Amino acid sequence: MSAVATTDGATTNGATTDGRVLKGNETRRLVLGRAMRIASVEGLAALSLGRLASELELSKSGVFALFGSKEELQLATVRAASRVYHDQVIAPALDRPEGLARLWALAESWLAYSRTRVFPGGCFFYAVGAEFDAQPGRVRDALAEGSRTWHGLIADQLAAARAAGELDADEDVEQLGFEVVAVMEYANALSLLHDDDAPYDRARTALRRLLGAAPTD
Amino acid sequence: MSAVATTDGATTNGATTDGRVLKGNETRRLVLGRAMRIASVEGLAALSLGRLASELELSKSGVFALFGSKEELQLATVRAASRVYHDQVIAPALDRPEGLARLWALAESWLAYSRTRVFPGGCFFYAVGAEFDAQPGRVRDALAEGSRTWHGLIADQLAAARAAGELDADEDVEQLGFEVVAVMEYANALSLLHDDDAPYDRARTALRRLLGAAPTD
DNA sequence: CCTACCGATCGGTAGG
DNA sequence: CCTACCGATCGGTAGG
Repeated sequence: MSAVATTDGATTNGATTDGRVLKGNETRRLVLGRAMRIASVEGLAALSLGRLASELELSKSGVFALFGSKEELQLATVRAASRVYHDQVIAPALDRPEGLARLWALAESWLAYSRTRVFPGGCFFYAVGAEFDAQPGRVRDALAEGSRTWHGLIADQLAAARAAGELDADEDVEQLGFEVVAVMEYANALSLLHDDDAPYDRARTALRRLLGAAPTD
Repeated sequence: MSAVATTDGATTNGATTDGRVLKGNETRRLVLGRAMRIASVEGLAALSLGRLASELELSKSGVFALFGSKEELQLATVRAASRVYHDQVIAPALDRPEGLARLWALAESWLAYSRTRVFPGGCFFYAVGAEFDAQPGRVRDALAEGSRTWHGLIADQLAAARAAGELDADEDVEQLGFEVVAVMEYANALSLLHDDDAPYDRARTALRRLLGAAPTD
């Protein structure tokens, strides 16, 4: 049975392989979902193969086989969180026109992503960025790249807004982008530390000062 | 001999005790110094009795005896960092008059404290706050209290500035304090993640926009 | 994915 | 009866 040749061995192998790959992909998603939530609260260092295995009723060696090393598990967790971030924060804003409209949409979806605790520890990248910002390596490199991408997206909207006359012509969009992200990140931090939603209103007030009033529609 | 009574048994006991207590206090300071540096880079969870002991060439049980438990070691590390923060950031500003002068002094000493890496992982409270903000317990409680104290100090200076006419009478000092701290914290974060001092200039530029130009003296 | 292990290290405690 | 340790070891868990 195991050695039967068919005209579409690829399909047979594919079926077997597919079954395993699908199972593996499901398990992988299961593990990464738990890993993202743990890391947002306790940090990527708190991920351990044994803990994930026992919490998900898998074998430790099975979890290990999916990722190959602890660092690969951490990197896969960062990539999985990047996908969540894209889906929750970035994608919903992309149907708004470039400029202040899209920037406000990004800000509101970011604040909702933090406030509604898409991750139980708040923004995944705030938590994990603070953990790894002084620890050189592939995890920090991945986080730094994500930071550049996010800043670039913000600055692009500010540049489009300036080109459209929504901001003063002499506005420094990099400086403005720094301040925009700073108040959002700090709202996340204070909200978590003091278990309080008020900082999100502080962030919104600061954004209005920086950008002008939010679009009414 | 062992039961000889003296007229100053207290002094004899005191001398012995003093010698041991001084030794213990020195060891304690040594351990806490290393613990603060480790925690600023890797987090309080990375502190272990065995690691501190081996790095400092002490016995693990000796380190344990100084603190009694890992949580007490973490709390003692937070208190030690609070003293460093007070000495490095707060105390140097207290000889300036209340209001914008003292606020600018606090901001400049804070930026220097972060930029010069008084702790190798940048601001201790940024790193450890992000680690524990979603982990209820005594460590988070201590960090939340420190956050309230720091915000209160900032808001007091802004209120004094407003009372002295240095700020508009209708300025919301809590809101302004939120924005002041946000840009400083984010400068720390970006500087560490991208190994770059430019974010400190971004923070200073933002502070000038929030507060007006820095005093020239 | 499994059981069965390894070298090491974890927080914490024993008697001296 | 105290402190500040020591060498050794407790029950468990880490990554692999």
